[in-house]
Amino acid sequence: MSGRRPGGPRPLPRTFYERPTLEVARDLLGKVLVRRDAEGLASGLIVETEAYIGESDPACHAASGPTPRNQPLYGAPGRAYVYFTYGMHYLVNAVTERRGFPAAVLIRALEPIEGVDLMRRRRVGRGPGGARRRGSARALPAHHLCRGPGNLARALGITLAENRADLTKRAGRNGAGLWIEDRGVPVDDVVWTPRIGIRSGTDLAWRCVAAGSPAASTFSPSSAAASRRPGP
DNA sequence: CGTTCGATGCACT
DNA sequence: GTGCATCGAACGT
Repeated sequence: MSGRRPGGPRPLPRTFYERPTLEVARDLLGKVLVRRDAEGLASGLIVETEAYIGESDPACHAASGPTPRNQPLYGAPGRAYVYFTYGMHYLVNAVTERRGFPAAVLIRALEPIEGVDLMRRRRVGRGPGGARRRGSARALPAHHLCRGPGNLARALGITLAENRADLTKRAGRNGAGLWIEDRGVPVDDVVWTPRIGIRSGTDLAWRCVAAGSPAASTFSPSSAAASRRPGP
């Protein structure tokens, strides 16, 4: 038996990310996104991802070529691309493929594992820009805490400070960090659908969901093509 | 159930 | 000035 090593599993290696983005999007399901900072440790099982691939993908942030904001997309695979949108949400991607080719996997939902109370605390109170949140004070069920890319970033305390974070390295004993581990959780059943919340590129089925996960974003498969394989 | 719409800041044209 | 890889409250059915 391969017992738990002290300190837990190793982060996924760089080579995991240096592959076609659709494969990485599929294989990230069942892996564990781990966040450590001064407030503590929080983690969750990845159950929903989306692929954004190259300048020819109209929904990719690199569709108009390199800019200061999208620079991490052109950088090293295995690093985070975090950006701010809609004036209030941070979204987390894992950069894929190879240096110079802009591609990434957006992490859209987690099933919380560790730090549920910490996530719950972060989901109430004030928004990223200090805005008052209108949500009710009732405790959210665990599977709602990291449902949606903006929500999971908030629950994990991820901001622009985590942009370009190396996902292949654990945090130091006391330091902050963001990484992805393999804890051996199998995800056998996945469904590919069109990506959510974009205006173009909706013909591509590049969203990958662990079938039946209660944490995946609400989505009606009847209104769009859902299949066992990615593609246009 | 369903759809609409405001919040809110910043990158880019 | 425009539009966003969002969220959830508010309203209609």
